[in-house]
Amino acid sequence: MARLREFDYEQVLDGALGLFWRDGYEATSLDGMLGEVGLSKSSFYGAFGSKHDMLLAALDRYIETVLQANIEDLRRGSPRAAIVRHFDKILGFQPVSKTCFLQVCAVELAAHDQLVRMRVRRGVELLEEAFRDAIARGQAAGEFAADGDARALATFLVANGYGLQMLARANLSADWRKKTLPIILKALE
Amino acid sequence: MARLREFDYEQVLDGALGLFWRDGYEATSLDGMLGEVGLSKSSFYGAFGSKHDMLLAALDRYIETVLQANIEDLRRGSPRAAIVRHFDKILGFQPVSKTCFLQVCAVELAAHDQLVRMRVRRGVELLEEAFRDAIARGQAAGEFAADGDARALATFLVANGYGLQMLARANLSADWRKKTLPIILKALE
DNA sequence: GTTATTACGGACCAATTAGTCCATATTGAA
DNA sequence: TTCAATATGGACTAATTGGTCCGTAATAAC
Repeated sequence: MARLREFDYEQVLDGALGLFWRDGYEATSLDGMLGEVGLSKSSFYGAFGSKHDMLLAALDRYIETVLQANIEDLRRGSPRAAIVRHFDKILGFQPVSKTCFLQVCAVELAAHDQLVRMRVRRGVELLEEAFRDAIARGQAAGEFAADGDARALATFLVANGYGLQMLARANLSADWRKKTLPIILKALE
Repeated sequence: MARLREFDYEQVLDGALGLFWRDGYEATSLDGMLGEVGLSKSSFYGAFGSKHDMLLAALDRYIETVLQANIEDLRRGSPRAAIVRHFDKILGFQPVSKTCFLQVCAVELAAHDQLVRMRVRRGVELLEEAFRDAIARGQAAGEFAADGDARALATFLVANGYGLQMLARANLSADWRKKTLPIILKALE
């Protein structure tokens, strides 16, 4: 018994995610964002509550869409090939590329924002789990050494992925970044 | 033939660095910072030019003090012990710890700010160089395998350091983060 | 159709933002 | 001692910030 919402909630959320992702939380102005997605303030506050609430919603949405897609990709094909695919994606990043939103939130906000921190941690743990599964499958298939600690190796892979994304942002030579991949893979063998 | 500056330039710069480092660039307000360090606006603009100019100066100062201290520490004692010391420091980080300022700048600003990016890159390359030297020394001393590509391994170590700092911010279990160290060190053997 | 309920546009707000300006104070050199 | 040059405090500004409020429009249940 009420008026229907005229905008697409998820479309607006994706738009906001894109801006937070590209520019960071503080550098994204509400007015600018509402202008870009074409939403009035009252509609925004009615649907999302506050800028901070929307960030949390955008972070959740990132995890359940973008991150989940990455995780699912880790399940496709041979574990080793999937892991190489994952790192090839990262190694292709340029300074302006949208690197993982979890890292953006972790570095800009997690230290002082527990709600962000909890979500970032959960996202990282999901990724780590996916790596662990891939490693375990690779070990069972004889692609990787069977005596490796799959979870420790998964944490190791996650750390390397985020480290390499930081180096991409810093514009460190792509040629040299790429030379770390054999070293990383050797840890699994 | 002019009035003398009453404040300590480097002391103010260090204060600003501390705030940018802890809270990020956008979240640090000029008024707040000037209040904390006890400086008037006219003095600030006379000495530093703008908020952005001060960030660049703070970034340079970070590199020539904090980062250089880390680099010098990598030269002390046995290469292997120095590298372990470096990673032990990182593995002791909590979410609220001041992780490397280069990472803060890289993730918040480097994508859209070339002047920041150039400085971050330079800092990272200095760190990488120090790792390369340590690895080369370790190889000569028989601590590490002599056939490793010292520079690629150095990039690998830098990436792992930054990745682990991101995981510390995300509050990923310290116990599991620590289990990556043997894996990292094994790449050198 | 009436009504309760929600959505919408946009005016409005107080606070804060980075940055400017000027009158005054202090200096070293001539 | 005068003078050119720089430093200082603080008032001031225009723009922007996140957020509130209200009159009006649209809807579904009755």
